[in-house]
Formats: sequence, C-alpha cells, structure tokens
Amino acid sequence: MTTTARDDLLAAGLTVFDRDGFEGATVAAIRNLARASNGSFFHFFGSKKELAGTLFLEILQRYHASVVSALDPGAGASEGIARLIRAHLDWVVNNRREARFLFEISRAEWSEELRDAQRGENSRLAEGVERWRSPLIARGELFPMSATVFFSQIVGPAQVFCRAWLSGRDRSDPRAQADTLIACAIRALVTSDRNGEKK
Amino acid sequence: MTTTARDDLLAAGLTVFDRDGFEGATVAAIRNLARASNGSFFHFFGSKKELAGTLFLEILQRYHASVVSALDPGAGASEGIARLIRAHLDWVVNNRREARFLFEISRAEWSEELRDAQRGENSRLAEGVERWRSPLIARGELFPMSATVFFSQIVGPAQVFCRAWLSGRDRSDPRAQADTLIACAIRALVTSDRNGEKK
DNA sequence: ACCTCCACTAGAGTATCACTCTAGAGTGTT
DNA sequence: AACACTCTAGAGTGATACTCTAGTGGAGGT
Repeated sequence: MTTTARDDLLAAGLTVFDRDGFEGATVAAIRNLARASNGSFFHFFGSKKELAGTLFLEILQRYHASVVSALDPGAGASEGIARLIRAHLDWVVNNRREARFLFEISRAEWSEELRDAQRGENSRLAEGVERWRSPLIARGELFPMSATVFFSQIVGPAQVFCRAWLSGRDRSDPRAQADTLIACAIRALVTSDRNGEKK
Repeated sequence: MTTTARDDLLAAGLTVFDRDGFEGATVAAIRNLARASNGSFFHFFGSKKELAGTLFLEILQRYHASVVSALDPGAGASEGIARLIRAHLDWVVNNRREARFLFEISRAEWSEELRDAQRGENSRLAEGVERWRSPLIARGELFPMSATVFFSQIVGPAQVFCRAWLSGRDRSDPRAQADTLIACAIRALVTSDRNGEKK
C-alpha cells in the first residue's frame, strides 16, 4: 500500500490538470508535485498524453464501477432508472475533479489503443446495465430500444446539466434537479401501463 | 465577398484543428494552409487559443441560428420537439467538422471573456426557445420545468449519441435513431392528455 | 561475499513551437 | 509630400515536451 512514484505521478497529474487544464499543465509541475525526476516521469509514461490517458481509464473504471454497483438486479424499471441517475449525479458531485477530467477533457486527439480500451470499458458497463434491462423489456415494462439510445436517455440530460456545475458557471447542486430528471427519464423509458408503480 | 486573410486563417484553423486536434495543430500549419505570414497570424489573433475561441463562437452562432430557425412559433409541443431534435441531428451530420469542433473540444481552459460570450449566445438561444415553449406550458401541453432542464432533455441524449459518430467509432447515420429519440423526448416532456396529437 | 540483472532515478541536452519584435509595404487622408 | 494606420514579413526568443547517457540500489543466483 506504499504509494509508488507511479501513483504519485498519476495523483499529481489529476491535481495539475484540474488546476491548469491539459494544455496549461507542464510536466515539470507534475514532476515537482510528485517529487519525481524527469527520468522517472518518462520511464513510467511515454508522454504527457499517455499519463492523461492512463488517468482517464482509471477514473472511467471507478465511475463505471460506481454506476453499476448502484444497480440492484432486482430493481424494477422506475426504481432502476432512478438509481442510475442518482448514482451518476452523486458520483459527479462527490468526485468533482475526476468528473471534470472525465467529461470536460477533449478525447478527440487520443491514441487508437486508448480508444479501444475506452470502448472495452464502455461495453463492460453496457453489459452490466443490459443484465438488468433486458428482462424488463421482455416483460414490457421498458420501451424497446438499443442500449446506446437507452443509456443516452439516462446520462445525456444529466451530463449537459452537470457541465454548468463542473465549469463553475452554476453553483447550485445538480442533485437539486434529480427528481425532475428522474421523472422525465421514467416517462421517456417506462411503458405507461405501470406508470408511477413506485411513485 | 473576397476572402480576407483573417477568414482564410479561420478556415485553415478549422481544417487543421479537425485533422490534428487543438494540441497537435501548429500555428505554422495553419499559416501555411492560409498562406499567411507569422506576423499576420498574430496581428489578427493574439494567440492560437484566441483563434480557436473566435472559431468556436462563430460556429456556435451558426449552430444556434440553425436550431432556432427550425422552430416554427406556431408549432405544437410534439411537433416543436421533433423539429428541434431533427435540426440538431441534421446540423451535426451536415457540418461534421464544425460539430466535432463544437462538441469534442475541451472548453475547460478558455478565457473568461469567451465564456461570457458563450453564455450570452446560450441565453439568446434559450430566449428563442422560450418564446415557443412558455405558451405551451401555460396551456398545459408541456410539463413545467426550468429551461435548462428542458433543453438538456432535447439535446443531451442526441449529443451523447452523436459522439460515437463524430469520433468515427460508429459509422451509422445518427439520424437513423431520430424517431426513437423524438418519441422518448415527447414522452418525457409532453403531458399525456394530448399524447400523440400529431402522430 | 560477489556478480549480474534490471527496474528505476537523475539531470543535462535538444528540437519544436507558440509567441515577440522590429521593420517595412500598401493605402488612404490631409 | 507628409502622416497615420492596417496589415505583412520573418528573424529571434523563451518555454517546454521529450531524449540520452549514466548512474543507483536491491533482489536473486552461485
């Protein structure tokens, strides 16, 4: 459990990226904060980008784990949707720096292998969600649609909404709107036969 | 209508940013593509960031204009929602490079005055949408909610969904899912009394 | 005890690039 | 002609991501 130089560099990277942005962050600043030499930095990470990529994947995993763990397999349609949305909002609020890094950084210019890894992570998450979702579609409680579209309905609005908070433009806690967001998502995704089944 | 050096630089910037990302783009590459000297570049734009910022605002305006113009003031609730979503998807597909620049670039580290300008643009858009929306809330056709949440419901899912396409990860036309996205948004936002009023 | 490896550290050196500076060309105004 | 102003030119500069060479220390074998 002793923190290695590698871990120190990752932690320092998160701090400096959060403070100065990816562009503004210098590897010197990260090195200094982690008390590591230049040689060490480039021994562990081939480039500044690679450190950012590693950090990204690590944070993505934690985020996904947190979302999936919120999903009780026995939960009904409305209940599950509420849990997913709350898990997302909670994670963002409780991990502000990490969320900023995940959602506000430009993924456009990243390496191919990182994209692959990201895709892998995404499908692992999708799999977890599908295990809960597909029986509910079969039972007719949820409207049928592709997993991508389903997930976009859950996360999309919350994400747009969190951006204002993450960027510091809006101070009010995003969770204040949780009920509205959940109500919308339930109407959008749950068949109305059983509407309001759990209030 | 003769293209000035300034316009050439902006156009070249878009091309190079799209090809190499913001980080990877060099001002030399932009200068060369625009056939402008170093002096010209820094005469018009104080920095690479400033060029990107100007480009961002210009594109944001065009995007907003395109969305607002799709909104017929007389349109009913469901009709208006469908138009908004289609306008968004159409614009993204027809302006791929611009959309990539708008939605995939990191806005996190931009100047304060640019953020202000962006906020201004956003509220101009919100105003346009509100003009159409508030009567519909008054008439009880739309659920009441803040403008931010409302817009997050329209744009959020589509945006998450378009990312896969913009990043080249998914080749299928995002508009293929337009009907599903619209159906979800209508269920989420339109009161069910008049559900399906316009098919 | 001694050797051998190898993961890791160290920091001087280099190439690239955003940006600055000074000079001047073109154009319009008085 | 003289001046003012916008724009062009490109050499120069400082910062910085990354490279290179030379270690150091500790674990494992003999």
